[in-house]
Parts: sequence; structure tokens; C-alpha cells
Amino acid sequence: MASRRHAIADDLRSRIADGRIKPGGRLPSEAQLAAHYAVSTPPLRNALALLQAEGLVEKIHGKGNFARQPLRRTTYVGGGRTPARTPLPVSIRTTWLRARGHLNALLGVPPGSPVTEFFCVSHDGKSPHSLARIYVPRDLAPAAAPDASPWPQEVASLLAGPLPQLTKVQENVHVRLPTPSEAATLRISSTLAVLAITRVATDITGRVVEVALLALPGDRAEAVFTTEHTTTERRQEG
Amino acid sequence: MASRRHAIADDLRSRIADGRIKPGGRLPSEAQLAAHYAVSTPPLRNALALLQAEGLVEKIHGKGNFARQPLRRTTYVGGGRTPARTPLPVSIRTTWLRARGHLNALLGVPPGSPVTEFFCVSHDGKSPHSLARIYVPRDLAPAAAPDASPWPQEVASLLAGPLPQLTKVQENVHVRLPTPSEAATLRISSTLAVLAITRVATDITGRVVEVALLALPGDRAEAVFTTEHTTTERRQEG
DNA sequence: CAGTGGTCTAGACCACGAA
DNA sequence: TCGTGGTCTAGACCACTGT
Repeated sequence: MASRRHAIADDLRSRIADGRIKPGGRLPSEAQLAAHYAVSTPPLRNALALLQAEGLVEKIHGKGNFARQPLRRTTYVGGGRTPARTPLPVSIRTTWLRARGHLNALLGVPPGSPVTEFFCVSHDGKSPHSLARIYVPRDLAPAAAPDASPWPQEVASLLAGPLPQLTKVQENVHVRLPTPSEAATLRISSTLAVLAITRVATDITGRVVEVALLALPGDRAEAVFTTEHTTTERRQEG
Repeated sequence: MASRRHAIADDLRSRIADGRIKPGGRLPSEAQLAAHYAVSTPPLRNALALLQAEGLVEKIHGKGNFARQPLRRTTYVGGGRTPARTPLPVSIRTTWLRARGHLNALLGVPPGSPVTEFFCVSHDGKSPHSLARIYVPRDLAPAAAPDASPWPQEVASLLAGPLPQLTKVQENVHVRLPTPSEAATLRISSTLAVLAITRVATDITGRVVEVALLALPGDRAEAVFTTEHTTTERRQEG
């Protein structure tokens, strides 16, 4: 037997699938569910964690567990700057700071170089959806005042204007748990893995014009990368 | 305070970082650690789960918790067929089957179409590393006998030969928990998220020549995608 | 305030790995 | 067999959300 949490998760999954629990509706409280399945708290919460990771259930702290709408995942499109067709509104906080730590290596600038940080949170309705920290060398950043009040507009329209053409975008994708700060900002459980994307955009001279650190909660986001093979590529042999 | 597990994880992390726990070495048993930190099992295991998700600690069931070597992550390179320079040996099991379910849509073939499945497990030393299920329409697959005994060789050299040139590769990346079967095959905890990649390769006529379902454990793998912008692309405005 | 989820304690029993 | 991690019970207390 594949542990009790899977059995409970399977049952709840089918209840959501066939509509006995309506999309958007609240599940019974964890205490009630635990009583119904005759288990104690941990296995029940583990079952909910499975469904949460699948994106079928969303937990909200003092309120309850909710069945998700028809499992709408947003898709991050790789290969370029944050696309203008972001379907979600974004709040941006602009900060001036000096590069330190990993950022130096990523940006290819000496320590202490001035950079502009755009701290972006996209929203899906009232709740936060995903998070991006975008770093641009100060002299390349739009001349917006730092700490402008949260600015609900799309990222791309802010970043679209005076930037040089970029010729290469490298995106590194990995999985990690959110930092406590990220979990608080995104209002997700600290056990829900996020898709972390480090995007480095380089212009025609080889200079790094943008570094973006994205955190996309694994239950509500995915990323897609498309590669066109225009040239005939050689095939290597063993 | 950010919950007790983080405090414990921070302490263990620094112990690993400064070498008090040597790379590859075994940590004290969970009972001993729990006694040392004066906590009960759950928070201690939660702390280990954090380090495990970071790739710093590897759990092996009847043996113990082990500090990872200098955190060597393997990198999946997107944008093409599985690269020949896979650094890890791969075992392949070949099966003939007929497409059903999602596979039809992905392959763009009618239900029941014959396909060849390559079930691939890459190995890092003695332990399994990651997992791939590759589906190719039967008439495009190399004429290897199905169920050939596990064949330790690189994926690419098997798939390199008689396949048509592919012109488009679309890779969909998301995060999920492993299925119980995957967790068993990969010998990972069922709570450790995996990077799931669905790769669809299309040839010059638009026909799908390969569908690959990859599962890369999040603690030991990452993926990188590079996009070259050869043409000058228009910039969209709000 | 009441109801919810988040974290924790202290212990039990099962499953796996090596000798 | 023994020591290990994996799962579970049955509670307790804290933190967040709404009234």
C-alpha cells in the first residue's frame, strides 16, 4: 500500500474531479477531514500537500483549503525578455543598490557597481502569483525614481524602451523550496517547491544587460522553451 | 523566529560548509540529532528535508543521512535531442506499445498507433540519477528488438542514427512531486520535487518525431536553455 | 472572539540495509 | 539481528482570518 496519504489524496482528487467538491469551493476543515478518514493530522496534511503540489488545492491560512479553478497554470515563455503579454498585473518596487555576491558574477561587473533592482510581484486576482527580481546596470536602467510607489503595470512596458538589443538569453532552471521571505510574499507554504529561473540577457557586445531571478510557485506555473533549428546541425556519433 | 527547522537546518548547513561534517560523510542518526537539538522527530526531519531539497544532504533509507559532495548538479541542456555529452551512463529498456491517453495528443497520432518506448535511467555511480521515457513512432524507431536487456550506453548514440532532422524542439518545464513509482526507481523521497520536462521534437514536415518525458530530481539536476536572437526583433509597446 | 491552518511533543510501529 | 529512516497516533499550543 502506498501510504495512507495517497489513499486520502486519491479520494479527494476524485471528489474534486467529479464535482462533488466544486471548483473554488472550500473543503471541510482539516479536523473534519481527519475525522472522516479516521487519521490524525499529519497524514491528512500530507495528503493535502500532495494535492497542493498538483495545483488542485490551495491552502489559505486562517480560512481553509480550497479546490482550484479548472487548474489554470500560467506559462512563462522563455527565450526573451519578460513578454508583454503577461496575463497578470504586476506590482513593481524600484530600488538602487550596489552589486555584491553572486550578482557580480552574473552581471559581469566589479563589486559595488551600481545597479537598479526591480522587485516585481505578479498578482492573480487578490493573491500574489509569482515573483521576480530583475537587476539592470544603473546606466542602462530607465530613469525612474527609486522607490516609486507600487506601480501596477506590466514589466515589459517599463523595460521595453531604452534598452539595447539583446542577442543572447540564457535561462537556468532549477527547483528549490522558497525562502521564508518568498513564502511569506507569495503566501505559499514553505514546503511547496518553486521553479527558479535565472535569466541572463546579453547584448550584441557581450555585455550583460539584465539578470532576472524568477520564482514561480510550482503549483501554478510552468515554463516553455522553444528552439528552432534553422541550420542543419551535425549529428555527433559515439 | 522562522520555525525551529530553519534554525536546525542553518546549523547543519554551516557544519557542512565549514567541513565539520565532511563531504560524503554520514550525519549522526536522526535520533541522535533530535536529542542534540532537543526537538522531536518531525522538526528534525523537516530540517533535513530543507537540506535535502538544497542538495546538501542525501537520505538513504536503512543507512542514514549523508552530506553531499561539493554539490555537483548535473545540467540538462535544452534545445535539442538528449545531448551525447551526457556525463552519466544510462540504462535503457525498450518496449513496444500503442499510444493512448496524453501520448496521442503529444505525438499527434491516432489512438492505438504503434510507438516504441525507451525507458531510460541515468546513473551517478551506483545510485540512479534521473529518468526519461522517450516515445518514438514505431516506423521512426531504430530496429532494435524490444526488451533488449538493460543496455548501458548513452541515449544519443542509440537515437542518433536514422532519425530525420528535427527543426523544432518545444520543452515544457514544470515542478511536481514524483509518482510513487518514480520515487522508488530514483530512490528519492516522495516529498522531493522533481523538474519535469516534456520535450516534443518536430521534423521539417511538422511531424512529431519524439516525445520525451523527463524527471530530474530537484536536488541534483538543473536545466539550461539558451536562445540566440539572430534577427532584430521588434519591441512591443504598451 | 471563534474557527482555521502551522508547528510541535512524545511515543509507537513498520520497512529497509548491512552484517 | 540490529540500527537506520518512514509513517503514524493523539494530543498541545501558536498564528492568522473573519466577526
